Amino acid sequence: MVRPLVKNRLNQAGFRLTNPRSLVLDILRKTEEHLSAEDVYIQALNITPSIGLTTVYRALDLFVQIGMVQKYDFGEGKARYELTSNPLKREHHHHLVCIKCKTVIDYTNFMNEEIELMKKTEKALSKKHRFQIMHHNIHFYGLCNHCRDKD
Amino acid sequence: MVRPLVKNRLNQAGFRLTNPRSLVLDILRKTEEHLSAEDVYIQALNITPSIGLTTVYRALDLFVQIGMVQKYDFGEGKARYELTSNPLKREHHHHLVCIKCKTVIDYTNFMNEEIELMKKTEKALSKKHRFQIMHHNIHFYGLCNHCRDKD
DNA sequence: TTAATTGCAAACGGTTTGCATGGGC
DNA sequence: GCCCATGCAAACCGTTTGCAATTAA
Repeated sequence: MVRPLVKNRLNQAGFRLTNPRSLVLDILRKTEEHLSAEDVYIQALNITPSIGLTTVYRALDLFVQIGMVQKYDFGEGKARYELTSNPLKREHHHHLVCIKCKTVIDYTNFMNEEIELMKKTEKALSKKHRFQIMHHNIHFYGLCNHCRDKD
Repeated sequence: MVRPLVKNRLNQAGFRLTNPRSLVLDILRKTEEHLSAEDVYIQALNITPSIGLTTVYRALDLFVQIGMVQKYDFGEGKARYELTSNPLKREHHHHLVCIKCKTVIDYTNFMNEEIELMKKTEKALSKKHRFQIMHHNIHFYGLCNHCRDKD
């Protein structure tokens, strides 16, 4: 059980009225989407209208550094953030990115086969290219269900 | 056989002295690296000192649109470009990115097994998430041979 | 009271746009 | 002469930094 960092005052939205860091964390906890810094900021404004965008960036960076948050770049020219251990998701996952509406779907139901192969591939690459692989990103790009039907 | 867009005047570096587009293309042809727009621009300046960065961007965008050039984002906050059919490379490849020196290695010698699995995975994903997959990026991040030894 | 956190404004870096100039059919 | 291509400067957008004010320990 995690002891709240600060007193547990809640507002009507169920957020703790607290310091910006917990606020940012709560916003990330409450979503399944891949939020940009500005997305987080806009949500944060509803709770703490005095909060600054800079603070959101600093909080996000902090969480990325300690590994609580993953920072992703889907080629939009801005970063998107996602809780590492979002209880709604499996720990390890890849992404489906819609090139039209920019929706990102987490793709977790890969076959064991895939996990095995990735391990094997990483091993082979490490050896062949003398590269110490620390992590990988797999992004599939295409049209989502919704955008495929249109035009 | 491709007819040159313009007369074939060559300078001492072997580049055609020609319009910016062919210049940009030639620069991409002559390298195995993943150049940023500025990288291309700096090289272009040696050939045509009057060229503008804007023109380089426009040429790159054009080539990306018609599929001659791939635009990649390795999370550095700037794009990198690579000829699609670089004769030095296989058509389809993935990337090893050094998180320290930012070197990008093309990784082409994947096992057939991997290609098979990617196809299978794409098919399964298309079905399950009703996503029409058009392409994918696989990036491995880690430390290259060189950076691994240091500190 | 001392250190850390915050918000603001300005700077920054990569990319894009507006616009007037210039070069090729 | 017409139109597209080009270069410049300025705008733009996401992000970072400097700094002074505020807050927490």
